[in-house]
Amino acid sequence: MARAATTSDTFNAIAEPQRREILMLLRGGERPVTELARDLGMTQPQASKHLRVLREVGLVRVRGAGKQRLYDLDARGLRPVHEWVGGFERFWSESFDRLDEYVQELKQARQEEPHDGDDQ
Amino acid sequence: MARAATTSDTFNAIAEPQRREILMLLRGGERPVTELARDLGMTQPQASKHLRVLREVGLVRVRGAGKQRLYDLDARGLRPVHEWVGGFERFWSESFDRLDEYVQELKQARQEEPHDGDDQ
DNA sequence: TTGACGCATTCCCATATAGGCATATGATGG
DNA sequence: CCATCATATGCCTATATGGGAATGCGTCAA
Repeated sequence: MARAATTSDTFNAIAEPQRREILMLLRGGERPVTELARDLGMTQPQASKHLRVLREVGLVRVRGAGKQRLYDLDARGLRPVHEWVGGFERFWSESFDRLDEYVQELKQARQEEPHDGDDQ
Repeated sequence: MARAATTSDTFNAIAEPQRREILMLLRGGERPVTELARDLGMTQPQASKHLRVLREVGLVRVRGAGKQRLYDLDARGLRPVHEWVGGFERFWSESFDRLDEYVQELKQARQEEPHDGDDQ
């Protein structure tokens, strides 16, 4: 069954590098499709397609402005993602601690029994 | 070109619901494949495949323990994701504010000029 | 060495894209 | 209504992926 439809999952929506870039660009304010496409070096249809996905998961809003359609960031949908990943925060800290401890151990071992070639 | 290979992108790795579940389970400590598969209601090959992806992006480590292979969480790779998403934190706060303002405006407008059918 | 157990791999299939291109749809100005 | 600019869609292809089933492989015990 391939993967869950991107149109129904924020995690999938931001799994696409170009979509992440679009979101980052939109932090600077609302923009028309063509401008986004140009700035990100993609074709207009591509931009429209990515924007559609982002719109369907609710990460962007659209507003008609004359002939143009201005896309605006709506980052509320990113909050759950942030919280989910944040649930691992203490683990990557622990990982760093463990790494640190490991390094300390190595240092000690080296001082206690220095062998030739230990210091390259 | 479909999507970027999951094996080289953490965002893609965690875009899979089952892989997210595996990571969440591993917060409880290292576990053998079969146990993960059983707890998550998936087949052993499936678990192995997902674990492989997670291993290739560095989100889990493996350790041989007799006939078993114990998988352990290595959440360091999630830090960049957390930071990327965190870069939008002020925007979802703003969004909430805007929404709140919008609701206030609606309330005021309703009080000032109540029309028939305004309240369904 | 053989057998059993735990896990990783491989093969095949159905599906969901992303990209490129052509074209339909919408809105604006004459 | 027509021409034009700005977007959205439809169509087609190549590719990546998840699921299922069968099988290969390494480890341990007898």
